Amino acid sequence: MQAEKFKAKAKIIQALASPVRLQIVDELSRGECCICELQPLFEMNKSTLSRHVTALRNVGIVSGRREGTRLMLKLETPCILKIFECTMGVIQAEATRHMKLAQES
Amino acid sequence: MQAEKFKAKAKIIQALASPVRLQIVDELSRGECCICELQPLFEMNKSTLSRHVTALRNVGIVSGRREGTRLMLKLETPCILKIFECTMGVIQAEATRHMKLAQES
DNA sequence: TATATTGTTGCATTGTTGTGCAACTTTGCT
DNA sequence: AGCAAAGTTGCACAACAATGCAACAATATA
Repeated sequence: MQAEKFKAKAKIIQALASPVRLQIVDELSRGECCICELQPLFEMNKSTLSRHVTALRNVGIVSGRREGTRLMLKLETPCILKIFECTMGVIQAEATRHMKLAQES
Repeated sequence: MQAEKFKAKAKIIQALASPVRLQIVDELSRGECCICELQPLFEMNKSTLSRHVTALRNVGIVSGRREGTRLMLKLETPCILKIFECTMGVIQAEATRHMKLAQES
């Protein structure tokens, strides 16, 4: 069924639909790191950050590998970095449209 | 500030994070059409569908042009179709990983 | 064994999103 | 004017997501 495909895709996109999780992905795009290294970047309880990471792991975007007490995180599907470009495209298209509107008036 | 950029991107991704809205985008990728043509594809109240369309319009992914009583919708930023490919990539990576796990055990 | 570090989980609270219903607006047609 | 078709908006409610706190589990080290 077609509907199932849209549902599966939406689930993945939903996992990325958060500024916090986008930033996590951005950090991981520069290489493996553990949650404790991410922690200082976010002003939030460690439990909350843990849950954001879990959300990314649940859909397979991020994987975790234990190293002592630390959990090393890795961006498992770097292809999703393309989504960053896509969104920038949308933002720029909007900006262009607004500029044109301003000029016309 | 970096945080604002992540917020802006998340807003756009959020607009796509729904099976219904993904299907709308998919339909519009085949060309302009009005809400009344989309209606039969979804088992939901027209007000709900209208709100989904509004969500896509609010971030500039979709534009609307009146034609009589109808509102013709157009995919304004076809670049986001790439996101479909990205998510398929993630789904396939997951599937591959699960197969490997099954073979190892 | 005791202690510290790193993450996770249960719980309660708050905020956000999706939904249908009914009432409304806008446009076209008779 | 009266009516129909296509969308939108206010309201209420249900479902879901984000958050902090406290308690926990897993690992390492003294």
